[in-house]
Amino acid sequence: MLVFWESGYETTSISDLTAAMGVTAPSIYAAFGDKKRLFLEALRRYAGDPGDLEAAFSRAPTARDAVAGMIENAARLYTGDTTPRGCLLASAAATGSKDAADVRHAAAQARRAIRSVIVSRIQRDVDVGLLPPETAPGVLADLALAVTQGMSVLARDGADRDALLAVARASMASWPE
Amino acid sequence: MLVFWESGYETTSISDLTAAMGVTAPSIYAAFGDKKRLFLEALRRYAGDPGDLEAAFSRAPTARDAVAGMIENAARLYTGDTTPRGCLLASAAATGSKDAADVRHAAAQARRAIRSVIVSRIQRDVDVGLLPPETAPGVLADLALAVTQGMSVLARDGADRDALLAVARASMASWPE
DNA sequence: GCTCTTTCATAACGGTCGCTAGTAAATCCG
DNA sequence: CGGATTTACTAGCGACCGTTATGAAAGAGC
Repeated sequence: MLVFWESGYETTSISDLTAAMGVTAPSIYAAFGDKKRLFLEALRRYAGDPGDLEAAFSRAPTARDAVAGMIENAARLYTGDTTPRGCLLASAAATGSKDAADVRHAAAQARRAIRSVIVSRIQRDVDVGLLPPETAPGVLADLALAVTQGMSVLARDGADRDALLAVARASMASWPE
Repeated sequence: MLVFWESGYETTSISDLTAAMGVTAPSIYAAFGDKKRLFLEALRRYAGDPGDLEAAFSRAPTARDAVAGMIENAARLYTGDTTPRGCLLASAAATGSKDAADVRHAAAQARRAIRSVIVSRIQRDVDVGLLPPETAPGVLADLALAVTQGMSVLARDGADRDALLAVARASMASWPE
C-alpha cells in the first residue's frame, strides 16, 4: 500500500513491490492473484471501512463539524512522517493507460462513496433546520472533496502540515453559519 | 499534449504518441530529443506564458476577481468538449517512478509559479487596504490552488461544467469582503 | 519415518518499453 | 540539373514489464 501510495498504480512495478515486501514475485501472485487485485486490496485498506466514515459523520454534532474534521484529518494524513505525502486515492490512479481504466474507476467509486456520505449528512442538517433550506448539499460536498483532493497536490509539492491545516480551516469559511 | 493530458507522462507510451501524431518514433526523437523533453514542451504549451497569467492578474480590479476568474477558467478548461477531462498539470505527473522525479519537479515548479503570482496579487490588495491587514496571502493562494487542482479530480470523475462552476463560486465565499 | 500438502524461490516466458542505427525518398541550393 | 541536406521510414537494440512453469525446502498427518 505504501509503495502504491508513493509511486502510483501503473508506475509501480512488481519488482518495486517485491523489494518492499521482502518476498519474490510468485508469492505475490499466489497471495493476491495479480497486480490489479493487489492494488484494489491496498485501495480498500487505504480507504478503510466506509461504515466508519459514515459513523463518524453521524456522530458529529453538525455536518459542518463532520466535514471540517474530515478535511483536517486529511491534512494530517497527507503530511505524516511515516507515510508518503499526499493521498493515495487522489494520486495513485489520477491518469493512466487504457488497461488501467478499471482501476481508475475503482478509485472514482471510492470518491463517490465519500461524496455520498457528505451529501447525506448535509441534507440531514438542512432537514433539521441547522442549515438554511437554500443550501446546495452537492455543491458543498463537491467543494469539500475538491479541497481534500487538492491538498494532496499541495502536500506532494512540499507544503507542511500547518499550511495544509490552514487551508482546511480557510475552506470552511465557505459554509453558511 | 492532448495524449499526455489524457493518459499521463509515464503511462503514455511512445507508440501512443506516434499513433496520435501520425509520425513514427524516429521523427519524434529527431524533433524533441526524448520523451521527457517532449513532455516538458507539452507542459510549457499547456501552462502557457507565465507572463500572461501575471498580466491577467494585474489587469483584474481586485485580487478576488483575479482568483475567481482563474478558478472559473479552470472549471471551463477541465470540462472542454475537445480536450481531455481535468488538468494536465494536476494529473499527468501526480505520481510516478524515481526515473520521472524531475518531470514531477517541473510540474511542481509550474504550480509554484502560479502560486507566487496569486500571493503577490493578494499582497497588493492588502497593501492598498482592499483586503484586511490580517489577511494571510499564502493561505488564500494555497486554498485557490487546492480548489483548482481538486476540481481536476472532480472533472475526471465525471462532474459537469455547471457542477465545477458551482464549486468555483462556492470556494470564493472563503474570502473576506 | 514417510508421504502429502503447502511455501517460496529460481528461471524463464512473450510482450512492450524507450530509443537508435541504417536507408530510401524528398527537398533545398548553386 | 546535380550534389548536399533534411525528413521520415523500416528494422531492431537491450532492458524491463507482468506473469508463470518448475522444483526445492519445510511443516502436517498417519
